[in-house]
Order: sequence, then C-alpha cells, then structure tokens
Amino acid sequence: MSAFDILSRHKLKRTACREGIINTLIDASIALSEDEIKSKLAAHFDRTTLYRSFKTLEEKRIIHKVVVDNLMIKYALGDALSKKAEHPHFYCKRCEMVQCLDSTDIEVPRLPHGYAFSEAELIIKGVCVNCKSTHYNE
Amino acid sequence: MSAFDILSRHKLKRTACREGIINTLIDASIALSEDEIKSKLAAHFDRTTLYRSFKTLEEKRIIHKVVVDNLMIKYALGDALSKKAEHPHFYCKRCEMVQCLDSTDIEVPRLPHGYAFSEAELIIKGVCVNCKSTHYNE
DNA sequence: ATTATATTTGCAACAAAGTTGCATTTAAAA
DNA sequence: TTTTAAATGCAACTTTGTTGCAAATATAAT
Repeated sequence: MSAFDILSRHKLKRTACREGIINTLIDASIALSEDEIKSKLAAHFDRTTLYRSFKTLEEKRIIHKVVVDNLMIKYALGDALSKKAEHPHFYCKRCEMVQCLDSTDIEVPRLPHGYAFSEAELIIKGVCVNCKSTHYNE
Repeated sequence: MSAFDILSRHKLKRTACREGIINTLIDASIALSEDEIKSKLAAHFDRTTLYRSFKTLEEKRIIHKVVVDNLMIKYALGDALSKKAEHPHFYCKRCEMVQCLDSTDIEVPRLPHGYAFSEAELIIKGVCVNCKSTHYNE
C-alpha cells in the first residue's frame, strides 16, 4: 500500500511531508528518529511541520512512537498498517538502532488487586547482531 | 536505613537536597516527579541542583528513573536500597500515579539470532484501584 | 576547634525539544 | 476554475537538559 493510499484512506491531505515520512518508514525496516527521517526527505520542512505531521500520523495510528528514553525518540509504522498493535522494541546500546520485535507478544505481569490494564510498553536494551560481530573497542 | 547512612555509605556528601530527595522517596510509596519531590522539600533548591542531585543519586543506584514517556519522568528508590534491580512499573492514566511493581519479574522475549540482552524496561498503563473505585466522569 | 581541600550549590547562559497563534499557501471538493 | 477547509512556515515562547564558574559548604586533616 502506498503512502498515497494510506493517507486518503484516513482522510488526511496528501502532503509531501506526510508522504515523505511514511515512505521513509516503509523503506527503513527499523524505527527512525525525527532527525534521521528529516535527513532522508527530499525537501526541507519546518520543525513545526514535522512535529505536527508526526502528531497527526500517530493519532491515526499510521505510525507509532517509541520512547527509548526522554532524549531518544524513534518512529515506526503503526498498527493501522498491519503492524501488531502491541509489541516489544529492541534498542542497541552501541549503534542506537531501534527495531520493532513485531512477531513477539508482551507478557503482562499480574497487577495489584483492582488495577485495570490497558496498554504495555516493553523495551529491551542490548547489542544488535551487527554491533556484536563488529568487535570495535568500547 | 536513613538518608544519612545511605549517602555516607556511597561516599557522597550529605547535603540537604540529597537527603531531602531520599527521605521524600522513602516516605512516598510511589514514584514521584521532580516537581512533586521539589514541592515536598523543606527548603528551596535551584533547578540545577535538583538536576545534578538526581543524576548523582541515579548513578549510585540510590534512586532510579522511570520514563513513562518523554514528558513524564518519575523517580523511585533504586536497587542500592533493596529494590529489585529490574521490575515493571505501573502508570495510572487517570491520576498519573507511577508505582514500582517490585515483586514482579519482567519476561524478556526471545531476541533475534545474535542479539545480546542487557536490560529491559516494562511499563504497564491502566487505571489504579483508587481511580477505578472513584467513578468520576472522564 | 580550626584549617585545608575537594564537592556542591546557585546563577547565568545556552541548547534542544515541545507547543501555539497566525497569515499564507495548498490540496481537494464543489 | 473557484471555493474552502486544512496544512505550512515563521515567530514566539515554554519547558527541560546541560555546562562553566565563582561562592558556599561538608568532610578530612591538623
């Protein structure tokens, strides 16, 4: 499905910024930061435009945000696009790569009595296979 | 164990700010934000001092940071103080309370081949028992 | 108890990220 | 082609993260 289709299906205007973000994320198999996405876009877009585009796309669940920590945010395609709604994410401490662990479920622990569950977010931190095979010095 | 002991045990100077943070977190059974802690401290401390105190205490694992999302950060006592090193956290979407689920483990999913695990962070979002019994309107 | 020393604090300053209002531009509907 | 509702870019401002430095202070040494 093209960015064009995705946007019209969600009744969003098909703007270059939105299409660019979606296409960038379709191409990348991993999650990307705002800067990473920005640098891959053909045209330049204002910071505000990016900000609002991410917000809109996230609300429509076309993309989803991965908060590794308060200073490391990445985006990936959302569950409006065949992604499993809830899945863990992997963060590589060496190369800072973030990847959706799509095929895996999140095991939700038993909550205290009377607590209601609604969502879970699980981030696994470690070293990815690329970095592991590259034994560069710390 | 008193804040006094904790600090000296870690070879940190026993300052009012650090003691205040630790005592506040000992009293509270839940995780607290910087603002929440600040408002409970007897004296006023500069933003920078708070910032550096949190940083130092976190490095010594006297406290630990809970990143609910990039705009919601809370602190709780750390594993240098008998807390289990890795545990899930619960976030109440109504009252914004954050609580350590201390007695529970995090189930780490199987990673892609060649990936190395080092840490996991799991946040459960939902409604706490207090908010659930209080059926106030959205 | 007093002095010396290494840390910590508060302030100023700046960087980065989040957010909003508004006039201009533009995509899509008529 | 015209109309109109939505998106963009810019400016402005808020909040949060971060550093350097001089003054203050906790601890070690005397």
